[in-house]
Amino acid sequence: MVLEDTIRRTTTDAVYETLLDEIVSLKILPGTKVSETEIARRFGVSRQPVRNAFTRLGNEELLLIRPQRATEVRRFSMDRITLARFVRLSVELEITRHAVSLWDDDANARLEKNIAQQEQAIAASDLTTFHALDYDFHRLICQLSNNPLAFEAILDSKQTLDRLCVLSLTKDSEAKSVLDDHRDIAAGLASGDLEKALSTTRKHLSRLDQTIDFIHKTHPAYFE
Amino acid sequence: MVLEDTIRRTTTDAVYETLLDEIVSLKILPGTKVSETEIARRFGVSRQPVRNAFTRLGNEELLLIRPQRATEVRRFSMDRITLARFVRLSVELEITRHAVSLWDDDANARLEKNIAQQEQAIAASDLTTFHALDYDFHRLICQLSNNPLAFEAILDSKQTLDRLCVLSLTKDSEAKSVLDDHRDIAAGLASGDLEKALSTTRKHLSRLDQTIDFIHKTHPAYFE
DNA sequence: CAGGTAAAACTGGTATCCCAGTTTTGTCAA
DNA sequence: TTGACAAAACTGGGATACCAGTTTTACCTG
Repeated sequence: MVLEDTIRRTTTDAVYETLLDEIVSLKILPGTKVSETEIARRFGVSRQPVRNAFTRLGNEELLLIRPQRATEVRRFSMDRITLARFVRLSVELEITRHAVSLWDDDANARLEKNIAQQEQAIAASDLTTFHALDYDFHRLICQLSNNPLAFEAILDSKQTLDRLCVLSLTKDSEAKSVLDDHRDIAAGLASGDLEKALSTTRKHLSRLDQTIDFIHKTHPAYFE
Repeated sequence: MVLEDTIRRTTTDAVYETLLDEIVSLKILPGTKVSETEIARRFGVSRQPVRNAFTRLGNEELLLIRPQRATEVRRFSMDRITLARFVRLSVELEITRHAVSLWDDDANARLEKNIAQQEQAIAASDLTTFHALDYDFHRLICQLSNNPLAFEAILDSKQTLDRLCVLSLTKDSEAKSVLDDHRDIAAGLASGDLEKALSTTRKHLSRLDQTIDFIHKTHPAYFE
């Protein structure tokens, strides 16, 4: 009998995770040059684990590694963003389709509970909690539609988009619009009205486009 | 004025590409242990570029790297396959929706031309060409629906599925079914009948499920 | 012959050194 | 001041040595 692998945390992992956080939270801005030597000094490790972390981040399109030149934090690419947006919408629509076909009272109750919590979070102006609940809302629909895995796909796209959306400080009013969308989607699911659920999902995600355009105009230097 | 970067091919790239091909074409079977040292000897290089290539393949879920134990070719995961299948279907459906709304005679002519070539390939029992045309068929629809990028998303999923489908030798009859599907999809697009185009797309991709089940039963050792 | 145990032969991770390119810097001449 | 050009200071890639774990092997004991 073999025990389940204990996850071994390597130096590479530590460097990777720290850099990942700094990049997605824009503590390091797009276009910034990062040097293996410098990062290695900062972490007090050799260049090797830094190289490994760089490779990983490069694979994830977060770093642009140009041999013999420099490594820099990747700028946003409109193409990649458009693609992520398209994939996310496609998956959400298909999820919605599944969800409508097997929606029941229990599913409805669980989704309503989440929405009630969202209302509380907004009332308390607690945007952090609201975002977490937003996240849960979409995951819940995946689970209730018998496609728990599909949320993984949404996450991938969401990550790409979220890195961009850090630039747009979320306002209370925006959160309210999102909550309204969520209520509409829930209503569509509850009523079994597929077309309504689908069109509301489209409307919900089309909010992203405005945000993306806004950031593209206000921060052109972060785009490639 | 800075000239466009010439892509520098590193030793890492060479090792990576060779291993990638060997893994996806199942020249190296799932579950096989691969050793850095051994591969390095085979290529006549040091362990470093091999390590880099391993890291990349590990990120792409093709290798399972277990520190201090071994690195092996990942087995198929039903979850990952299901997810890839789901994402591909979702994207194809959304593409179809866009395509129907802006289909015109020119688009129709280009798609018909591709289908005619498919017929020829089948008549000549040239499955290699047929597969290339199958690939083109779906890419063409992406382009004609004004979403050329979306094909990237389909490719990602397709790669995961294709690695599996190598195990199922394609028969002539299967190719004919695929061609029939393509004809139906084209007819749906040409007639502007959205529902028909959508349901045919679903039917087209549902063929995958049978193949997946078949392989799962005949080659359980390749699954995790 | 079976079971346990310890040594040996692996594994992948890290540190260090060196190399070949690229970019920057600094000098000198027109 | 401007231009060319060469030296110096970077960059990331590769080779090598070593380390700490894991797995296998082989021997010894009952």
